[in-house]
Amino acid sequence: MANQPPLQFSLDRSSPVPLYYQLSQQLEAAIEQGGLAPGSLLGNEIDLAARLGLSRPTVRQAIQSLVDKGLLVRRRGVGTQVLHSQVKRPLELSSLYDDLEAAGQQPATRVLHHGTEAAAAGVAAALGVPEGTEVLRIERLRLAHGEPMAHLCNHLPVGLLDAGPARLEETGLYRLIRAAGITLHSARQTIGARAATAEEGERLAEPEGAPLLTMERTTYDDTGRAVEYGSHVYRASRYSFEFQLLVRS
Amino acid sequence: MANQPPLQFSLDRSSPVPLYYQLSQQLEAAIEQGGLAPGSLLGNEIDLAARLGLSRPTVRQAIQSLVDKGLLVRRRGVGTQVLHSQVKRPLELSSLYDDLEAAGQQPATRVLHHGTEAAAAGVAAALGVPEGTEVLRIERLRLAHGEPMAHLCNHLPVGLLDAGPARLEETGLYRLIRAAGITLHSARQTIGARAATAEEGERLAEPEGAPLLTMERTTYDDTGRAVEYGSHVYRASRYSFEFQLLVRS
DNA sequence: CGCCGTTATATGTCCGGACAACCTGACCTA
DNA sequence: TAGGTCAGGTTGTCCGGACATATAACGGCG
Repeated sequence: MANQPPLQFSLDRSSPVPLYYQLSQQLEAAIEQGGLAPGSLLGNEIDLAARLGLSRPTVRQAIQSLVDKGLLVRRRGVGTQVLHSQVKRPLELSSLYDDLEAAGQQPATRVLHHGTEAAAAGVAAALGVPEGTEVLRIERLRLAHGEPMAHLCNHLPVGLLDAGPARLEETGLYRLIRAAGITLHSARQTIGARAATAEEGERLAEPEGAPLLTMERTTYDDTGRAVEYGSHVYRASRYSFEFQLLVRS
Repeated sequence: MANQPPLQFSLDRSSPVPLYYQLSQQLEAAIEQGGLAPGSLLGNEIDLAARLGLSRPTVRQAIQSLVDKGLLVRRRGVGTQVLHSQVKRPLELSSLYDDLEAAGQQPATRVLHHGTEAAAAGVAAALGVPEGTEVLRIERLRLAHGEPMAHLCNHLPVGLLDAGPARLEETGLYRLIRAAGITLHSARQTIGARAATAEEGERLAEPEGAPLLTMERTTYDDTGRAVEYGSHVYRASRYSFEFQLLVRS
């Protein structure tokens, strides 16, 4: 009940943007801005298609993309419902830099090391290259509001990135990788914790033995090639991982 | 080049299982078992559809589901490629019990507390109920090979689960929730670390001040209702979170 | 020999229709 | 009243086709 007013959608058939995408974006905006109340039905697909002058498959494709995002739920024989949201980010391949920036934390980077070296066994295995292959090692200290937040050590195949330390101090590593024309596809992560060594404590302004969050991550591009292996250490007192995840049904 | 032998697929039109699903499952099996080599092309959709006696949309739907799983990559004008895999679990709503069981760790549970109480502010907010509402609090110690692994504290709305402590010692909480007819949909998690208090250390057989991994999680069902709020503490020396994630393009 | 346009090929998008499976609520019956 | 039955409505699945667009390979031109 309580059918919303029909809601206006503007579709531009001359645009190169696919119609289903135009529709899904406008639907998403309507949901986020409350134009579509949580729990309310979306109205059946046939009518919606007719009203918009689209075919049902197109409308379905738009709806399906929002279902995949976790914003809508389909119930056979009932209808499509707007979920009482809470879902925001179904977990993206996030960059610490972007996270901090989005939180208004004024991120900064200090490059501690930047050079090539022969890959040790662990790094070689993670990157899928023979042991001893030349790889680029980058070590950075990430700051927020001038305070150290994390120590980041990354290994990349040589030649993948041509950005020098200067570029690395301006932005995040992922942004540079993407800017190099690489499309990130997936990553394998391990999150753990351990006590800080004396050296780590000094670097991060924590006492020796303080709890630290650790993350190891290998990132792959869309050909399945490993493009980056990172070993990061965060101050547990200042940082935690927060994310949302959907059940794959 | 190096086109695979046509590969056999058996489709049963009389089965209640959708055709696209039958196909996607057989494709996935072929990929996992090496019948389809990584990096090889899948052959164009039109021919594949004709060979199988299916329509292109049906074949596309099967392929698309594997693309969403991260097993295949589509390239316009080129073809569909099998990804050099590495992707296994795009991160599911995992249960510690299931994880341990899958790893052959002989999980066991000791129920420390099981009863209802008035919800404190934090719990009420997480579950989306008024402060002071009666909720069920469960505290458990999770063991592997007889050694403590984690301390689990969960809060649930009353009446959602009718399982007593006995059932809880036999299996995981998620399995019981699902068995109660609830379809889990999404969860919001925060993973952090901190030093063990004296009491925590005693419970988990760790010295005071030892690093502990913490996870807080609120789980929602497919109506958007919060069904569980958990506050877990893991021994960092014995456990870490490992998962894979895909980039949503 | 190298550059550039053409062409073949593959996926991306969109249409219109058909039937099946499922849920809900109203109606009828015991 | 309580129960089952039936009809309507909605999504799920599947079909066949059409055109657009991106990519790569081929071939011709300078």
